[in-house]
Amino acid sequence: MTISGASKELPPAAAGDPRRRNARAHEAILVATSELLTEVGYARLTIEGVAARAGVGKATVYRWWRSKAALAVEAMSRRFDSPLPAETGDLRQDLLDAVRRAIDGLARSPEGALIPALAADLMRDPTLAAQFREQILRPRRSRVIAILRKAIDRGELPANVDVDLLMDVYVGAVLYRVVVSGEPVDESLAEQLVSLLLDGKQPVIPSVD
Amino acid sequence: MTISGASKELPPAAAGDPRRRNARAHEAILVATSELLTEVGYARLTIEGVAARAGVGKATVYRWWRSKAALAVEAMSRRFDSPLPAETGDLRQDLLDAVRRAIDGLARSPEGALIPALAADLMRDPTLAAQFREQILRPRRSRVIAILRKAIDRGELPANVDVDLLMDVYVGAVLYRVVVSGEPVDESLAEQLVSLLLDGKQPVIPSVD
DNA sequence: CGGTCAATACGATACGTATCGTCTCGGCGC
DNA sequence: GCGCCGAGACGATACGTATCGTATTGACCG
Repeated sequence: MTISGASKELPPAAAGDPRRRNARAHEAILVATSELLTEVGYARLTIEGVAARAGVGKATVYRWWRSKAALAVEAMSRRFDSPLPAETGDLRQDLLDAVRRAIDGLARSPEGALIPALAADLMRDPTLAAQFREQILRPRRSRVIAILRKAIDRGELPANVDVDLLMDVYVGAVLYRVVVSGEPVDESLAEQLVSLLLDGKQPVIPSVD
Repeated sequence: MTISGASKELPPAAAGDPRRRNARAHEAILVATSELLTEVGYARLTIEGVAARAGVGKATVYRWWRSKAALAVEAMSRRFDSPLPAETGDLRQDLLDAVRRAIDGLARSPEGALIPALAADLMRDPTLAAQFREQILRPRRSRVIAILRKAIDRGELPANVDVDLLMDVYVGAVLYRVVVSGEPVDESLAEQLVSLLLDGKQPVIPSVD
């Protein structure tokens, strides 16, 4: 195809990047996707709908994103930007805050409802799944990791705590309740989980006194 | 639920049920669904495909099942019948067994891959979601509940343990790793989770000695 | 400098396929 | 015969691809 000897080309987003030209359409597509995700959810999101809303041809969407999932991942990674955490320096308080954030993100916002459908598509596209974890999961997790590391430094947690698993436990419990068991997700859940993780106390049914 | 009115309806397959005649087609449809679920997964399962494989008209499928999700739920509820548990009477051993079963079901069998896509559909159909929990979730959970109750009777667990949450924790952690974080799900995970739940030990990275 | 031009991304839209859920058909078992 | 059956035609919708003519751009030339 490209024959001429001298051209600079593929390297991503350099000066002479093709994207310079696309900036407007590119942006409009991501905005439209983001809006439609909250309006109709992931399952009912269609490429045609995105193109129409963005005032763009379908082909333009397909030119840059392989699939609906790829589009959604990029659109979402913009929104999950940074609701900065509190970081009081008190492990219990900070962890409780992190659990509450997980609950808000998964159970209270419409984002949570997107996850199962998106996850289903991601399971078929390992590359995209990796991107999802990198761009969306990792930033959120790294904040909690920072909290836990400081607690380790203070000696409040063993040095070899498996921080990843620790997070998987509370996020998993919340996610499971939201998407599978349908049981309530509330403040007392947050407290139970923190208590389990920090004090080793088995969860008990809160008394009603 | 119980409707005092005249019509008997939802209750499954009574004597003078219209299903009498349909028995053959009915069965063929469920078998075809079950086979296709393992062959192509939930996302690529189509009603047309089911009808074709079952040697049945599409309308016959729609006559009895509102949606692909309803069909899948019923087909799955037959397979999850009963891989009877061991029940040694030793809490740690029995719980470990339960966690391993969860891992096998979610991470090792193809069933696990169905869950996100199915869950996404279930979130739009609360009635069906309830049926899913009743027919598929509850039987599996009730076995673990029995184990935990006996442990309570023996005094190995506090009387007011929140058994539901306890199960949510380990199932959630496993599910989260499988469908979201993509981290490994192995035997050491099972042990870590049991240790967290029974001993209150925070998860630590297994040393490599 | 400023004008020209090939390259190419653009919006639009037509295309063929797939699947949906509805709907009519004869046919045949009860 | 009544009514459920299998078959499949049907209008929708969305897919992903292909092809228009246009608009914008950066490189080159004058």
